[in-house]
Amino acid sequence: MSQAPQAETFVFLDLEATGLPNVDPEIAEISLFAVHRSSLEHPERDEAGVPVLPRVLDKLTLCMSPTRPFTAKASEITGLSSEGLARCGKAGFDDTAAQTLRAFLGRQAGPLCLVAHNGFDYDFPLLRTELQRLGARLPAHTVCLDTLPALRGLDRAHSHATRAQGRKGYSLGSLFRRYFQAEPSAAHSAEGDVRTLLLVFLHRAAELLAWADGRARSWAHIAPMYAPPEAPSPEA
DNA sequence: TGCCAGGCCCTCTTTAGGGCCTT
Repeated sequence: MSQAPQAETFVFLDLEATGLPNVDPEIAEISLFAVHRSSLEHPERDEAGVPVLPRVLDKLTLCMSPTRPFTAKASEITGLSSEGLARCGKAGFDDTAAQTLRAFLGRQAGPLCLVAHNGFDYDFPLLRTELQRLGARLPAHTVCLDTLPALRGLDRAHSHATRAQGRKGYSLGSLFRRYFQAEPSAAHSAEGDVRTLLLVFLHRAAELLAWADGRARSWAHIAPMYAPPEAPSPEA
């Protein structure tokens, strides 16, 4: 199917933003956990056999002041506000933030696979919009995996073979509760949701790695969520 | 002032409707 080489590092990411796509949102917080493929192929487990976060784990979390206001709902669920971010002296998603992101990704062994939940419809297009506005690029050959269609697809294939269960929730929180019989911690902070995403991935790691090897999409094929204001030039 | 997206999936579908999923 895909002729791209296997990703060497998987970068789990989550965005908190000023709203949903209908308001042309801006990123207010981004968190990324970079994990080498070997740590996903052989997940560490606790004494009960439950996957735990890999010991070798690079993290980057940045907060930034958006230029547009939060929707009431976005501010409510994230706990972020324009006033709070400005009070803490946070700059916007600017060249420095883009360079920091680029440097973080650049020190990981490539090729990279970005991983996000509902990423194809939310995180990846929004990140594309912000980077395009700055004329910034990601490392060459970066690909993207969305765990939402991946896990739905894996379960669908399995249920066809086993005539299994009915409709299930696939929100990140629902998946975590189903896999770990526990509440996710720090929901709707970017770092908390990345931690939850990584643990969900680890629960189905072998299947998701195989899915990524065959079906990950090129970052170059991710369209922006909306046209950024004053875009310098189209990005490759 | 109030409202706002959209691709995907499921089902008592397919000439459609409604819910999920992300903030």
